[in-house]
Amino acid sequence: MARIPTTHDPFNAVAEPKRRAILEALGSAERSVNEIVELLGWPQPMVSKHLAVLKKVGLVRERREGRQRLYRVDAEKLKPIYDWVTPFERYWSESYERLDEVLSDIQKKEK
Amino acid sequence: MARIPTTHDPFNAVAEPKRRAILEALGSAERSVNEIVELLGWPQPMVSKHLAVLKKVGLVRERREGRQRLYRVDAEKLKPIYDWVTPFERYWSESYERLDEVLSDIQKKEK
DNA sequence: TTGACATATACCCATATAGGTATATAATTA
DNA sequence: TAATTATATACCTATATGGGTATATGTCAA
Repeated sequence: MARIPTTHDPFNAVAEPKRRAILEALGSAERSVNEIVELLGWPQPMVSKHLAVLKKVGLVRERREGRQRLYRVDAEKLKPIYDWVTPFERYWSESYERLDEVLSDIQKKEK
Repeated sequence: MARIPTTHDPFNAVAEPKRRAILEALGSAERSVNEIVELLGWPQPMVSKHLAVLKKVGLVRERREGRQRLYRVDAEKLKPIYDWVTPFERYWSESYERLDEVLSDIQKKEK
């Protein structure tokens, strides 16, 4: 068996940095393929192919207007990633480190 | 060119669900390979190989004790994922939806 | 030293890439 | 209808993968 297809889920789709760059370039805006091409400076087929992957996992929505195709982010499809990674946040967060400091301070005072 | 190696960064390492399962199984604990094997019920070589990937990107740390190798999560290596995905959270969060409600309420009252 | 245990690694294979280039499709305009 | 614009797709290739199985490595115990 090979690797999980990039179109299988958001985790795999977003593992490719160029696809993350596209999502960032879109932000909350709706943009045509050419706008993205100009923003990022990549060959047009490259942009189209990455958009196709993002579309297949639902990370972007496409709307046709004349000869243009307008894309926008469907951010909610990123929620599984957010939900998975968030529980780990407590291990590196500043408040967690502060908790350690507080605890060691208490121990010192108890001595 | 092919896909980015799984050992290249946390995004790619964690795109494989089995590796996420290992990180979840570890949690904040330190466990031997066999403990993970028993927890997940996978063949031992499979666990070792996935651990090798996680180790190479720094997502787990290995400590040798006798014939055992003890692994624990280095959660901070997940921070890039957290940092990347978090800005999108505002687009699906409840508070954002509430903002929409508030705005539409205001519009109704203005009529 | 020999055997048992814990873990890693070598090997094989089918598969889906990502990039590049050329071309097809679709919609508009002249 | 023909030319132009906007975008998608077909084709090629090198590459890393994940699973399975067998085996190597390393460590302890008898």
